[in-house]
Amino acid sequence: MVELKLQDFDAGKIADSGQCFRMVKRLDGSFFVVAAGRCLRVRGQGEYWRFSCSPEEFDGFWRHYFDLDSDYSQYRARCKKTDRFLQEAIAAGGGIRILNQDPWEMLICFIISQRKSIPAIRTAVETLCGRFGRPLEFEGERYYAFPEPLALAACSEEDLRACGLGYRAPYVLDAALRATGELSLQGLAVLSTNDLRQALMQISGVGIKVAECVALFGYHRLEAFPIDVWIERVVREVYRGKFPPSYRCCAGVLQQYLFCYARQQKLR
DNA sequence: CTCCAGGATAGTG
DNA sequence: CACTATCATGGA
Repeated sequence: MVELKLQDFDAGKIADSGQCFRMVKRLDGSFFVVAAGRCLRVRGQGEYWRFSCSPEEFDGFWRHYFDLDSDYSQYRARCKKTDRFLQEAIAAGGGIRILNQDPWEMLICFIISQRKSIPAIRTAVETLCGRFGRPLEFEGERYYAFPEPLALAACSEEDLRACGLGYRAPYVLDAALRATGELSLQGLAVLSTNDLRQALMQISGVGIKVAECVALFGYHRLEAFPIDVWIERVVREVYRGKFPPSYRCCAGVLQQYLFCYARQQKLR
């Protein structure tokens, strides 16, 4: 067990932020997450949080996963004082962090994400994990890791369709075959963000938006700025069609604030 | 029942 | 270039 006083950390907002699909709120108010073959329970309120792992595991993995060594007040300071909507979004979204997630998991999750609602993405991902992921045990219960590239590469297109992937099944299969072949997703980490975008977009089913999400959530490229239907609505309805001001090297952080606030406001 | 979802793609003008 | 029809399926 690890107990900490944290600023700019809110598990509930992170779980609902659309950047991770395997962090869920339990009936008892705690949050449960599976990442990199590990399970964790998080509980807390305000600035006080408890993590159900050893101090060694916390410092060795979860601290970085939750990006706890970054100072989010510095990111917020990049917001222009005149940008009233973004200031409201920041006020509403305080506690959101850009998680350091696995590039492979992000690639598959965001290929699946196209034309799916966030609840539907969660369902498809959990089905995929339950069928092809390594079983894990935590607090006496069985869970499943995200499937390894080899496990999905061994699937047929029909196996994947049966997980609710629909027309995205061949995309996921192509990504798995590449990741088990010439393409090293870990190796892409040395590329510039522009080269990373281009490399990701070589994979079928990966366009500019999915590439931006993978760059932001899988490679922690904070300059990435995914433009989805919600950001398009913000640009159209709030910024009158003109793109919001450049946010300098932490655009992705502010994008998350805008995304979550637009959804919360049910902007149309 | 209908409508839409953290889009990408191949095709057309 | 820009624009568009189409893709499969679950959730609201």
